[in-house]
Amino acid sequence: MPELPEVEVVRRGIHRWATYATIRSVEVLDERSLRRHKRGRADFMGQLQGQRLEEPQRRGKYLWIPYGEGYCAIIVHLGMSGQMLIADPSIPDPKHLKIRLTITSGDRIQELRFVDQRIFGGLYLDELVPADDRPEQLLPATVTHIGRDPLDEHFDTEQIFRKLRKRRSNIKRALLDQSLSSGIGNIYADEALFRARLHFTRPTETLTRNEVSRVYTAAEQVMRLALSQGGTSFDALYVNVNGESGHFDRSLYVYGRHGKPCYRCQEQGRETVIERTKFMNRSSYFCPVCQPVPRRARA
DNA sequence: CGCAGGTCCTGCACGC
DNA sequence: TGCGTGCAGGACCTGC
Repeated sequence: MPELPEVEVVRRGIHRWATYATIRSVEVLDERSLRRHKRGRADFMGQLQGQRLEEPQRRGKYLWIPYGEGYCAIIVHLGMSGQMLIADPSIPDPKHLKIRLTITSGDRIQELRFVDQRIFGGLYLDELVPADDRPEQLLPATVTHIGRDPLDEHFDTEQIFRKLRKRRSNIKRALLDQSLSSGIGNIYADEALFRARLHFTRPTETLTRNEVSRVYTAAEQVMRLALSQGGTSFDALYVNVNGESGHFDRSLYVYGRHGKPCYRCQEQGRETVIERTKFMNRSSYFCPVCQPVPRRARA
């Protein structure tokens, strides 16, 4: 599932292979991938024709490619199953190809392909506006409500701590709330909680400054580690990379490991098994010893 | 048939 | 009353 590290790998690939390229043609094979482009298919195609792409940017799981003197951008959201591929036109269309941008750089012709099996993702066009907190930074208007991510140099843990004290929710819901902090999905939320030794039902207002710092630092570290392991596998013809193409799954401590031993307990000679619980309509993985259920848990 | 889950939308409760 | 806000849960999708 694409969370922040996977999206960043894609951003780097696009940066390397498509920056300053010009869009020669646009083909929309499935209009459902333009659901978030309110002005429709014809507008999408017309706006992009002939545009020169600039350096791709990212916040959390949102990726965008500015064009048009930097006032507009193509917004890419991968959703659950989206991929952005750079491909030579001679490579056959993959299954679930939704949108094709044919681009040129000098005399080289390539395709930027948006592929998405489940259509939770999509492309759309948006204008760039100044960020509320730092006006010199431009963001798509539809991304201004997304919080800074833990890899952002201006990520502010103290501000998050203050907001958490006012919330009446639990820590996992907060980690997944993209308006508070972005980029963290179900996998990295569970990994961060395990590393910080916090249970997902912990009420947000009871978290100490130290615990908040621990869990967001853990999120940053686990995502940097994932990035370092997933960012090694692309070349000119196959830039992609959704989570599966990296090798990060070998480094997950809890996610998907229910019924298997907890590594931390194992080191201390205890035989504890990772548990899986249904929570917020999805799975949560945790070690019952390292992450005990809080006295006043909040579902 | 259940499961995978990111984001959007709706509805509810609450406070002013 | 009405509005804004915070929170929770379902809908959207397809393939295995």
